Amino acid sequence: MITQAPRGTYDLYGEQVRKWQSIERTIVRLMQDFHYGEIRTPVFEHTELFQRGVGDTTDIVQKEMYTFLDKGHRSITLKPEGTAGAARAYLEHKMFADPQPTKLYYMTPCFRYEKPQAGRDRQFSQFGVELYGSAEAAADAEVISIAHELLKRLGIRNVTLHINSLGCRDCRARYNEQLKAYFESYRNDLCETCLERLERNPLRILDCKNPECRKIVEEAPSVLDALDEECRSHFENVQAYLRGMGIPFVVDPGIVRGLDYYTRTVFEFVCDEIGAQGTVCAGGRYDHLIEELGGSPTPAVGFGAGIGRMILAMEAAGGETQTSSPLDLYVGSMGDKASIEASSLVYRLRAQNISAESDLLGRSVKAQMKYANKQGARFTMILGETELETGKAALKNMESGESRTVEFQNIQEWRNQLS
RNA sequence: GUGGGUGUAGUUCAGUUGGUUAGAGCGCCAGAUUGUGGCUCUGGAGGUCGUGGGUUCGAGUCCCACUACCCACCCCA
Repeated sequence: MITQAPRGTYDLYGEQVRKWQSIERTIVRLMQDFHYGEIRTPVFEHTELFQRGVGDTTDIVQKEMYTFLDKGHRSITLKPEGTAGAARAYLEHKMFADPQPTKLYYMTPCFRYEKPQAGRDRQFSQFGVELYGSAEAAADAEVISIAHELLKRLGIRNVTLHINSLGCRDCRARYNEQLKAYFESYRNDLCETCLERLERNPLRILDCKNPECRKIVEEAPSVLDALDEECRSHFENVQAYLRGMGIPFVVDPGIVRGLDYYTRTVFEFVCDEIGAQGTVCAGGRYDHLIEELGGSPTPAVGFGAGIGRMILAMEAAGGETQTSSPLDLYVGSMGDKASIEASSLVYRLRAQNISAESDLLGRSVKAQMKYANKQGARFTMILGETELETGKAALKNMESGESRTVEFQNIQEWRNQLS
């Protein structure tokens, strides 16, 4: 098969692409309201950026990246997520010297070599937000409120916000030890994958779906008990801000993010109607990422949202979708002279931001009318010999079926009737 | 990487115990007395039956392999 998009990728066109455009417009507007600036970083980066930023031990880095050597023998990787590139750019352009905080957003394709399933593709689009320079709970809450507001504007109501705190580096290390010790004593009862997780990342056991493991997890020590005083009050503050904004949430100690860079606040917006990959949006605080990449200590919060998954959630929520793009006027014609006249007229209309089409197939008037109807034209006009002679043509309202005669050359005279 | 399901026109699907030129709805194109859409009617185009092997006198129908898609595990947005 020569005509087949690569596995895990797809083409967007027709009605589907209109949904995407509508989400993209919503996002641009949303970010104006929150006053975040867009950043566009390359689609590929040095492999090392992701190894350091995302974390060497993560599955993403270990087995899911599209990595290759370019002709200069540099190891290059297609971005598997959006945060690392933005953080790199923040440092490279010394944005820390700008008035703080730095508030950025991006929409970008991301790539992961995974086995495709519902809500999971090899190329997917991520909308993300990065807020650098504030360690305050207010910043965590603002970032969460962005996601909340976006989902609200998109009509995605079938979603729940889960929040948790992993604590700072010290808390996290301490808790890891506790967990290890605890699960070690249940070695024989854990599922196979959890035994692996026990070695690599014990936190992951907390969200295992195996019923046997779940029982053990229920009795496991909670992160929240392992938090030190500062982390605890930070987390409580975040909740206070959220309550202040009227954003509903559930505290869920089972929320664990897979990327190494997270500290303190982590959160997920989960939809249970779109299959197993129900996380529509997820993020948290990553206070050590900038340091990890060689900058001076800089607190940061952010999230990533899968645009494809948001569309799935919108569809599951039964949100109304725009099915057609508007066509103001169709100008039909019969004969060569009229066809030239129609093209000329349509061209002038388009220059005035009126969407218009004319016949490009030399079809019969009847066929042209059928076409105009299928395209959802709001008005039609047919040019023939009579019209060319008199300079007058019938402007037909397709919904009502009524026509009125206009001097078709004199656009200004009748253009307001189109609206 | 592991497991389950599926693969027939653009699309949604039929295709009897393997048996001649593989069908339907929708969509597309063209007509239904002179230059006007939606409803109706008529006609037409369009398929290497996912690919490659095998069994058989004969395979869309049976067997094997591969591939793609869907779903789940894993992982994550």
